[in-house]
Amino acid sequence: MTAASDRAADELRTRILGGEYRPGERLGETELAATLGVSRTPVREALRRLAADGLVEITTNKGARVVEHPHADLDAIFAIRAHVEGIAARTAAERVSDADLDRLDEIATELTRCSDAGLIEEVYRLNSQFHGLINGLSESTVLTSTVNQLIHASVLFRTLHAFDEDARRRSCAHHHEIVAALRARDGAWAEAVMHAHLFSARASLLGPRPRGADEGSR
Amino acid sequence: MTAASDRAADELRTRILGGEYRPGERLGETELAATLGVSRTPVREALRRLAADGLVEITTNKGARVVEHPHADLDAIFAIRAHVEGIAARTAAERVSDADLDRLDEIATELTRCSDAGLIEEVYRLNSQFHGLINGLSESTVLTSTVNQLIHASVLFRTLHAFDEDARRRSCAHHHEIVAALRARDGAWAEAVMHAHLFSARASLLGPRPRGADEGSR
DNA sequence: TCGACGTCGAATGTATGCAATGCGCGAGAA
DNA sequence: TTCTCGCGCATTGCATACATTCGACGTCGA
Repeated sequence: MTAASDRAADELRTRILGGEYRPGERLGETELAATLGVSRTPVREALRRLAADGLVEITTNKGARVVEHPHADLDAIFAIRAHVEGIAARTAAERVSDADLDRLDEIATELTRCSDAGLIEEVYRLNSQFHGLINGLSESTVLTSTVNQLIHASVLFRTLHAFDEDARRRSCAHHHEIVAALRARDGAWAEAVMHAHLFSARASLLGPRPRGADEGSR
Repeated sequence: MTAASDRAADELRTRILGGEYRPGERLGETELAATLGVSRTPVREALRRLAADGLVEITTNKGARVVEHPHADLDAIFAIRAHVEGIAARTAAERVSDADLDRLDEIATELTRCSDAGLIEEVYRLNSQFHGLINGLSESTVLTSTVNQLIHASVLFRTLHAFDEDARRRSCAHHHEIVAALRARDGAWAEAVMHAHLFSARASLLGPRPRGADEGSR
């Protein structure tokens, strides 16, 4: 939002996703304010925003804690992400501008480079940008915030670290292919690749699918 | 969140949904604070929350405005809801207890009664309970919170008011059929009805689908 | 010794004061 | 007359002070 509030939110997000604050850990407003060098007000705003993104849980008069996912199933998260981001990709194909395409191309290329170099943090950042850009094209506040929530939830499990070499290369290839599909203004293609992209990621993280796990869901 | 903040958020939500504040209208913090009888702080929090729900748009140093074209979202929202709640219904079929079933039956019956009597507010409440109960059975925090957000977002545009007589009856019938499917422990059936339930609602609200609108999404 | 109640402390929620940014209006020049 | 520059006002963002609530510790009683 504003300088202080934004910085606080970004900083906290980074720390939570980076594992600096562990799931279930208490986040005191006063303490955070001191740490971040701002007053409690922007800290509060930042915490509310992170709560909206599903990163922390706020209980009245009890404060904020890093969200715990005791029975969060990555399985469902990726199924939903595939569906939602697939829709986003499809609609994006109709609205994407040439400038957007060039930007996406840049990101995909840079992403491949960083991925090859093993720069995990950079990969995470660029990956967020890539998906965020596409999701943003849908121009739907609800949709983008939904996806953000899901993405954060999955990132909390440090998904990217678990990728093996094949999956890593596939992921990079998918990004480029998505750009190609968008450049061709081919919504169905873009959606299909996005599905593959996320199902591939899920498979890498969770191993083989149990029989009939997705039965009836597509 | 807290008393004042909650009251402010609820009040603003009601007013926006009720059309008291028109799309694009500016919402000044000071003015709202005076109107609601609280200070600016809880008003600010309420506005941020509504922004997270997609009801208002906040621009830094420029304030909050009621969102302009919410209906653009409804299409995507219902598509996602159908998918996610379909999954929830399917998994619920495996886990639902007899007590849950009886409770769902009660709600569905009461829902039909209130719907026939035209008690819109009650219908809202019971409908939320019904879907919430089913979604809760999935025991996935991420899933339920995602859906809650979407439900929230779709409720807001006074969706139910727009239902015609046929659609209203179909909706009631769907609820009962979902209970029947769950009682039969038939996940595929439950999922299918839930899809129909939400697609029917969407159709009632948005009219005929444009050609190929859902192409490739199932 | 165990349990319950009361008080104290810390942290959140709310209100208000101060600073900074954006916007509109008006005056002056071309 | 119109465009531009600049100043003043209003509103938002941040900081701080006050109120309220929750939890913990200690004491008293059974």
